[in-house]
Amino acid sequence: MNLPPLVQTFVLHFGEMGSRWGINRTVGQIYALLYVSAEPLNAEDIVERLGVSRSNVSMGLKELQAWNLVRLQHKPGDRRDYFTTPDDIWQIVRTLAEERKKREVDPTMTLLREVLMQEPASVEERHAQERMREMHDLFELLTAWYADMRRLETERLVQLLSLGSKVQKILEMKDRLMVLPGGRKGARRTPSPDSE
Amino acid sequence: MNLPPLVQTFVLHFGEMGSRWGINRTVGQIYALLYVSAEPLNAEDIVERLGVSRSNVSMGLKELQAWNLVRLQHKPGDRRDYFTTPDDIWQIVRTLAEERKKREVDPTMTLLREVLMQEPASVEERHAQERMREMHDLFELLTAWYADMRRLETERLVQLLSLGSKVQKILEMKDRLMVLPGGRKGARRTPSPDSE
DNA sequence: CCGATATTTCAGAAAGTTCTGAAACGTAGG
DNA sequence: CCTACGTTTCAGAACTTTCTGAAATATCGG
Repeated sequence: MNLPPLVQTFVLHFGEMGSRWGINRTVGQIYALLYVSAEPLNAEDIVERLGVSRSNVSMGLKELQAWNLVRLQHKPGDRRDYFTTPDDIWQIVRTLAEERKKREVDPTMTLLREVLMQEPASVEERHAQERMREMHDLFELLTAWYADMRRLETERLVQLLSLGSKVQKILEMKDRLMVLPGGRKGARRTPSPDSE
Repeated sequence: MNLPPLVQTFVLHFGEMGSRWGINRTVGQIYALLYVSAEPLNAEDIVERLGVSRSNVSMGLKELQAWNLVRLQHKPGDRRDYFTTPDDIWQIVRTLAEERKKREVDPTMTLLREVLMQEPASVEERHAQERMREMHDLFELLTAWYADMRRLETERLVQLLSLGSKVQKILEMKDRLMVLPGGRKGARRTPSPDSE
């Protein structure tokens, strides 16, 4: 491996993290390397820097393309493929979220819906379905929230995340400020401010 | 495998999903089975239902315990260990988030902090550090948000997630409703709801 | 302390994945 | 339509993970 020490540390760490996760080590390393590189790299550059085989790099890049995580570029007068990650790290986060949803959440939701359609044939199955329904509803809530967040511009999203649970306070304030006909609006959903 | 069809579908699916993820197939299956079971199960029950070896179940249960994902129970006059998942699915989500943070996010943050302390020895390293700083700041924002969410009671959390980006609208409304001395408060960034 | 029952550990077998070098393939420019 | 250069594919080697049966360990009631 032929990298500045600081970069090497980073690359090795993401190789390990990749394994812990569904991604293989080389793929993690390639991505980490592209992420910190100032310039687009071609396959041969990656081979030299990581010290893995050409074919391994080829497969890794293919996988990263399948995940939409790298951009392919060309330089004038050079027909090699050059790769980069998006400049905007939020774009990377968005892509990751989107792809994971597609691969993990969506199929699970499909399965849950199918199974919930069926008639339980026993008291056991009845209980199992009940539990699956809870899971289904949870996933539905989370995906709806995600769909909502995804639409926001990054600046807004950051703003909202920074607020965190302070939003609660604002909701309470809103309820207090809004004097509504019949009064006591929001008594159910936004109960009185309590301790913290 | 000796399960009602509906349960079997579910268990097999989570076995697969587990593999896609860092968790091995058997562990995923055990958890899915415990999740949908009305009664606590002991190791032998699991062996019968999943058709895997006793030792495999033992290891799987150990791993689930290390993740804090199962509760151990005893029945009077029976010294076998019985296992369940929490009744409240949100508790499961919380545990998962907590453990993944501990195993994946925290070590990454530690590494990033260390690497960012070092003096860049070249222009390459300087750029790499810049990128790592972006990643560090992103993780910091997300973990702060998570720390905030974690403190909320489930009811509140659900409420907040259900609102989604509608919160934005409420923030705007708040800004409009609050006529403050000196006016134009909140024009820049939607400041925190101070004063209580 | 013993026997019965339950759980854990562990070495090796089985299964799965990652990685490589070699060969096949694709294409731009002459 | 050839050559040079670059990319992809693929069969098997290397490595890693998962799983099993057998043995070791733990614990309860008598």
